[in-house]
Amino acid sequence: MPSLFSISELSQEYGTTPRTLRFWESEGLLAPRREGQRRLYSQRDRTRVKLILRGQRLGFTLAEIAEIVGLYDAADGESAQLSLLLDKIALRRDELLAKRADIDASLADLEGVAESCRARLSALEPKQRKKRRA
Amino acid sequence: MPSLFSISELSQEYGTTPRTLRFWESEGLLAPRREGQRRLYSQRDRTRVKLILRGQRLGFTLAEIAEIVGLYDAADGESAQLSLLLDKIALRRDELLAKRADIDASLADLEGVAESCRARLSALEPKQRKKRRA
DNA sequence: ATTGACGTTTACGTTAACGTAAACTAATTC
DNA sequence: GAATTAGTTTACGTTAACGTAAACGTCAAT
Repeated sequence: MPSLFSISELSQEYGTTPRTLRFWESEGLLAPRREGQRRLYSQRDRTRVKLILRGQRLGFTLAEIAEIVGLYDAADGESAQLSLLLDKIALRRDELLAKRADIDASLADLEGVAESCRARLSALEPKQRKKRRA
Repeated sequence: MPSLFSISELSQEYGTTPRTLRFWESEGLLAPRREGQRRLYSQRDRTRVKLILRGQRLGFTLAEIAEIVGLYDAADGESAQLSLLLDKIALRRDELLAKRADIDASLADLEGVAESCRARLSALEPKQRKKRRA
């Protein structure tokens, strides 16, 4: 693992495109080194890409993700800064917990539908012992 | 609770706008009754609105949400339809589980940052016993 | 009868997050 | 040295999910 990556390497590795990585950079989410014109992405850039993708999967906007990944860098300030950081982290944590509650509610709903679905199925074909899921 | 609602009542109740409800209807997510021109929303429409909002909070697109809320209505088909429905439900369930795993990973990351943050804080002010969070 | 309050349709505007294309550079490779 | 390959900037296009505005209907109250 060479610890430095071109834009096409990094984009392919995570299933994005060079355009996307440049856009994220223009939005302040990445800041790769330069060798002349070319961008050189480090391991640190890679983990940020992972964080960004995870944030997107969770439905956060790029602006929110910028704030969140910013939290990781701000862990070296003065006392007041650190307290503010802890507050922001607490807010994000509450957001995530709320989102997880939504997920659990959705899972329960879907399980309810699945249950009544299985009930109807076994009512429809009480004799036929076909392929059935667990 | 009158069991029938105007568009402004319903939109205010859930913090959206009439425009949004009409748009969702045009996208096939809602189908309220009509009294002449006016839309009349039922309890069933209300629960769908709740489902839609929850789907949005989880980062699903309207098209995906349309598919998901469609699952709730399709629970009355033939055997083959029901099996397909169960498959779709399983897919959505896996999606939600993956999303919850992302959330848990994010929570763990944030907790790590918070921890090192608290460590720095107590290192910075070892004497001062100020206000501190749990 | 007109003024609101509430509703309607139709249509164009807006923002986020890129896609796509053009025109250029810089380093191999044939 | 011409072509290929990978990268660059700049700029315009696109899609989703509405916002906003225009022009209109309807019904109760002034």
